Amino acid sequence: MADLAARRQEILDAALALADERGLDAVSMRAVAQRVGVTPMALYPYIGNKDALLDGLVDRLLANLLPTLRLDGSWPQRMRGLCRAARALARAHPATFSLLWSRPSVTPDAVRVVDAIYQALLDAGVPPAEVPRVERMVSTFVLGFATSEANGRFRAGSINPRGRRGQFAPDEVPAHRQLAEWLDKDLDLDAEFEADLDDLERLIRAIASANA
Amino acid sequence: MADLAARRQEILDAALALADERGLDAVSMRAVAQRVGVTPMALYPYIGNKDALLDGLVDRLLANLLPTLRLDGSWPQRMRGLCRAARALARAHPATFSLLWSRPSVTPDAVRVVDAIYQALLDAGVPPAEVPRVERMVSTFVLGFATSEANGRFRAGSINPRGRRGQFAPDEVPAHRQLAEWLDKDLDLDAEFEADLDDLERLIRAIASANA
DNA sequence: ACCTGAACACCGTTCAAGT
DNA sequence: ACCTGAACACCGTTCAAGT
Repeated sequence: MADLAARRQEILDAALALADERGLDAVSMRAVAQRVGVTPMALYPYIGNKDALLDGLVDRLLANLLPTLRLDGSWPQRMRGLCRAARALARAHPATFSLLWSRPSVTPDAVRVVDAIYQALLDAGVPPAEVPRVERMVSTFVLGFATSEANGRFRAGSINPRGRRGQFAPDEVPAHRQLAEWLDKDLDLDAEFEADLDDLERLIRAIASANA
Repeated sequence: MADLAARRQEILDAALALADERGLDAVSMRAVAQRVGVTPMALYPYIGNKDALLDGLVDRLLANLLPTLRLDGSWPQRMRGLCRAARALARAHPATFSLLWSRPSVTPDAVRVVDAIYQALLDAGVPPAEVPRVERMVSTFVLGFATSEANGRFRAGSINPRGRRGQFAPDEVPAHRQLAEWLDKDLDLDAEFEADLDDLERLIRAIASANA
């Protein structure tokens, strides 16, 4: 039984490494099996099928988040630490991270992470009735930022901002024109993430004091 | 040349319908070709390859957003209208919508949508230097909410909230315990989305007045 | 100009068999 | 108990050929 769990971990580790190195499309039963040094069919007793393997990959990912949880410190420190850890996870495993949207994890580890956010929001003074909604708002945004960064969404069309505007007639995209000066600057996503966290914190304080 | 574009549209329409009906995995070159009534290889001159077909699908989706853009009304009306349209799009085409994370669109239509958000933020009084960041924040959140709802992420583990807490020792997830009363209520995602939009609007006003 | 058909190198998975 | 190997019904894509 311990061997079964160990073999399962070995398989998931191989799959995660494969996803990191060659993308999600390269994670085939055949390729994972070869990496483990076994025939494709030998994986099935341990992981069920391809679908369950991807679920397992998501759980493996979230397990990495748990050790970063801190119980000491102020609520903004704890919340920001968790948000930064999520972003770091997306950078470390960009291909696998996207699976979090389609394969939500309900493992004990995932619940513990959510609990940490709940606790931070309660400590911030958010009314209990609002906490679940605000948790979903915060985690949705952080997941979105991390996914966008990992997938290059934030750089869409900003590689050549002049080209982006160039294809339009004058005043067809007036706001782009008005913002030309700032759109030409290149992105500092570290700074942007911190600024976003500042805004989230500000919003949480506003929600807390509006209902105080 | 007009025929070529028309045939391309026909192919993308078939692919979108297939994704709606049977999911993204069912969108194979062979299945799309069969729906169009042609051999798989006949698609290639019009769409390039499978990868380009998925890019085309994203563009087809965003084209649906453009007609909903309104130039009249206050900035919150315009912004909320666009956010609600994005959410409606995700509900109409859940499988395809997820592609927006991995295949950012840079078509003229996409730029026009971003321009509408820029304009709303400028009208709100957000300092120009902050507008691009705040646009990314808003669109990341809305994209995230819509994707989460479409993929069932918000209902993860909330199907049976008692079971979710039941597997933990007392005080292992203290915040869940403290929030038990509110976690047992079922979700009203229409109301939640509107509450989130209220918060976004509040945040935008705060950013505007902080730099006024 | 537009489409077809055979072929190639891949998939996930079933089933019967080996040790 | 654990793994293999052949087989089946799928993929995307190349290439040569048809009309």
